Amino acid sequence: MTGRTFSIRELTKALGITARTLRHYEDEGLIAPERRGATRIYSGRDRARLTLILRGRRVGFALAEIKDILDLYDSGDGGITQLQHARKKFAERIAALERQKKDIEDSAAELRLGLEMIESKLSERHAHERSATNRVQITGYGLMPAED
Amino acid sequence: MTGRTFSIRELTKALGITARTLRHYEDEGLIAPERRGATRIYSGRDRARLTLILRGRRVGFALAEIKDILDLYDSGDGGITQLQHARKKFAERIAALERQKKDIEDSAAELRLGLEMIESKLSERHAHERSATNRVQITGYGLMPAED
DNA sequence: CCTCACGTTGACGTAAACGTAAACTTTGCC
DNA sequence: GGCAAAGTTTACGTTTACGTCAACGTGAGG
Repeated sequence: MTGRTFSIRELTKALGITARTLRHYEDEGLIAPERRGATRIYSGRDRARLTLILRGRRVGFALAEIKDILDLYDSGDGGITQLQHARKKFAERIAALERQKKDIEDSAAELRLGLEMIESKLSERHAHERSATNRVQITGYGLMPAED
Repeated sequence: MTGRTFSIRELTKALGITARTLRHYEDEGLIAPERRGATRIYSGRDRARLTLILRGRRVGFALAEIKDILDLYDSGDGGITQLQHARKKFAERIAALERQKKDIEDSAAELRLGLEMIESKLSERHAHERSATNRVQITGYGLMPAED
């Protein structure tokens, strides 16, 4: 069984990207859908691949990097040297992602701090209706002095 | 006490970025170091701000978005409408970061799967030295069929 | 046969985030 | 005071990831 196939238009709607983007990914060698004449026919496998590509993009990988990773997946027949190279690449990517995860957690924590301050100021405003704002300066930056 | 200050060169080395990048951030209004004549003098506060900027960049924020966030931090004197707007913006950013964190975790999990497969193939190779590779095709894509 | 929606291939345009080179001025220090 | 190192502005160049026409093919249906 050959499973479902998709037209380019279907995929754009399903994935929330433009046809131009799909053709671009093909130009860059990230996908290679079949053709019926000149028309592109995407398989379920192509679609799954696109899901990976889009996720890669969202986490900040360049298209070329994503291509590298996909190529590594695809070349499962490599010699031992190839495999070791692939292993190294995968380990590097994972390490990069872990660093990035920490950055994200830190950023979120920072923003949550800012959010708390804003909310406290808002509730304060609601408590007593003073309009002569008592300049509370949100500092941010990990609670740095408001001015040096 | 005015705390330490930094020359542009010092910051490039400390933060691992170029002077061009620092000037660019200034052009875009993300930082505004003092001047002694024409020479830029960065304060500790500027440096902390840069740390935030770089982290923002690493997690995929555009410079303009980072500027928005920093501006929100800076304008702690806003009226109640401003504050509510800021609150909304912060909440949005946090939500975006949480989505991104999930993407990262998914990506890492996917890569770890690939890594395991590679390692198993490598140990297999070490076990019995067969060179007529028995085509094990790493599929990836969440264990999809190797070919439709 | 004609229209229309959907598809195709060029090929130039663009926005973001700097790189890079040119042409100077300023500063540190021997 | 002289010279290298470090600083400045101005401005065009580059890379990435598509956007945006233009010009054309193709199958379904009225």
